[in-house]
Amino acid sequence: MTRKKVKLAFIINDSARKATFKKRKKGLMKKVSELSTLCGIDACAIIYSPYENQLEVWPNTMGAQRVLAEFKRMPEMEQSKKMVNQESFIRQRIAKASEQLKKQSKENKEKEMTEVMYQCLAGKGLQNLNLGDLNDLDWVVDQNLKEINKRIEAFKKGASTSSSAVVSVAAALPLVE
Amino acid sequence: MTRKKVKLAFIINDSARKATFKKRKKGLMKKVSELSTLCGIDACAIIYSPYENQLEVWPNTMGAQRVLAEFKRMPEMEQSKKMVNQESFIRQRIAKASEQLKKQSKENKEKEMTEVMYQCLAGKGLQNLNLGDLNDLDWVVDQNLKEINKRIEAFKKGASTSSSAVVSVAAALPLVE
DNA sequence: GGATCTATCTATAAATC
DNA sequence: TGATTTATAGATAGATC
Repeated sequence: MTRKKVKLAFIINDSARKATFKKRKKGLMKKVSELSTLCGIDACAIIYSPYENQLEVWPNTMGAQRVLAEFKRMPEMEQSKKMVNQESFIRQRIAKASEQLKKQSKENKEKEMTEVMYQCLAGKGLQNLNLGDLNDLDWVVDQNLKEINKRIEAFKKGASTSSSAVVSVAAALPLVE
Repeated sequence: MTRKKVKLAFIINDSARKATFKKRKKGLMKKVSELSTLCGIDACAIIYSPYENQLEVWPNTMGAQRVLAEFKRMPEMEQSKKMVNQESFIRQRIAKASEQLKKQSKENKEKEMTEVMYQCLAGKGLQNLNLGDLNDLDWVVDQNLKEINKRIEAFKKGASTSSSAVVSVAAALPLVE
């Protein structure tokens, strides 16, 4: 995760995989240790370590077994309920990522349209825009005009709070389509 | 671990502890997930979660039990051997930290002495130094002189590789003590 | 193969909503 | 309380020895 964003997939190269394993195992054990200390909880981590032909256990056998005993005491049904299994874990992350993508796309689109508006103000015209862009711009201009009208109405009633900057930019825009 | 370096101790404040727990549990599960994917290994994490009145398990019950079965199959002696238990884990970290401190102190001392040397060259004198500083400076100057003499000898034999910069700085230093 | 370095990515404490 | 944001601490990929 540094020098390059790592692809979350099996590392083909043997030595690279082993190196990553050792580094991350250490990091993971540290995290478990910290969580346990900071929050005063019982936790254990067990990693089957092919490179060391040995299981790695934190904090120690006794501690792990204490936690495991708790685990086994739960009925099967309880274990499954609300459990963070691999699939739901991944689903959660995909959902989150999708949401962020959507949000970012919206932001990007707005910035693009703002840029286009400023280009218009600078007299660049719209010849370089394709149909899709023009439609998007249309939508933005439309939204702005609606907003302006709303504010004008509000202003007529003596309650205007509109920003003059917003109005001047939007009003200078030629209508598209 | 941000906005402030966190003290590795039990978090007294209840809500802060709970917030930290939730964040770090999530981060930990992600790490386990990544390690498992990147290195193609079996791993499980079990956290006794007082706030959720429920054990958190990754990747799922089946996966955890497979790893646990492996764990229980090992003879006690094997489990203990080479095991990273809490105490040895902490010892390792203390040892590492001590080593770094030592290294850093040495570096700092050298930089300090270099600074003092340059101050001398600028005619600042040594009046502001205490006895300890003077002794340290003495040591550094002594080392430099020994090095210079060695290089002079080597030079006499026609094999000098000495840097003129080093010599000029060191030679300008007044002797202390 | 392991230890170390360092540029960069990720996790997260605290603030804010 | 929980979600989001932001600034900073921590983890680590790739390089180097």
